[in-house]
Amino acid sequence: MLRPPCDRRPIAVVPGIEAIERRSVGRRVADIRRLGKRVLIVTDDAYHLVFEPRMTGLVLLSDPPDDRALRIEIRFEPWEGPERLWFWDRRGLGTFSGLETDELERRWGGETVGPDALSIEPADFRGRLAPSRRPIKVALLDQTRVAGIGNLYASEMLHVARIHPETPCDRLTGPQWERLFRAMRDVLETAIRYEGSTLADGTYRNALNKAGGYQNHHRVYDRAEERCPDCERGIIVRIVQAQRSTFFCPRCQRPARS
DNA sequence: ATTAATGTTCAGAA
DNA sequence: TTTCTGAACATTAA
Repeated sequence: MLRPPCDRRPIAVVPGIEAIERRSVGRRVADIRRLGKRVLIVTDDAYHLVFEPRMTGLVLLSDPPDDRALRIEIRFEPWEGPERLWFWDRRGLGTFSGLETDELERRWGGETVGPDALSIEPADFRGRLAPSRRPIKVALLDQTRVAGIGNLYASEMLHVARIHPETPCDRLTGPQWERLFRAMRDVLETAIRYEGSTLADGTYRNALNKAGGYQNHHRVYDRAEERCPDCERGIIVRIVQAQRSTFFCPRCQRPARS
């Protein structure tokens, strides 16, 4: 059972709530998967319910923060687990889709969602990013190249790897690619272990409506003017790349020499 | 009143 | 062809 109970302007639902209902009600959940930043529920007959949270969306198995931004509700027949799932989204930039396998492939196949950051091999990682002349920070956010890296984690991993965010991809050295690959895995795995970052506005929660803890381990993100935790001498700065904030330590993360 | 916010996607221009 | 900018989507809080 699905319904959008909130009175706000509705989020994008493809192909439409009734059609998704007709296609999925009564089916059994066979699998739950992640595709880059999207969460998928797969039914026993291979229908895909796709949640795309974007900036403020949450997929919840326990009570939502409030009722005002509830977008989708899915009720399960009684079983030993939770009785409902909600999609809650304050800003409403998120989307909800119901797609057959071939539609999923067409919509979010290899053209739009590259290999996942947590499963890609080092050589492939480098091979998919290195030819570009774009700044490495911007390229890391390109989901068609490598999927799953978000804005705050891009800044964090570049700081761990000691690479200047404006370095063109094609200027990175072999050792820098190795450091970046390791930093990517490390930052992402640690962030997952701490259940994500709940920033000052408190929006992000895990599926059980619990705040994450990785914000307490941010090295540079949202720490402009503060002292670098590594060198303890550089002052963290904020710049804007592709209309998104980037934070880095100009002392640890030197620009490429020409 | 203005600005910025863990994101995606498109149009149009360099 | 590649890369850039700006805008749009909608809401809230500093």
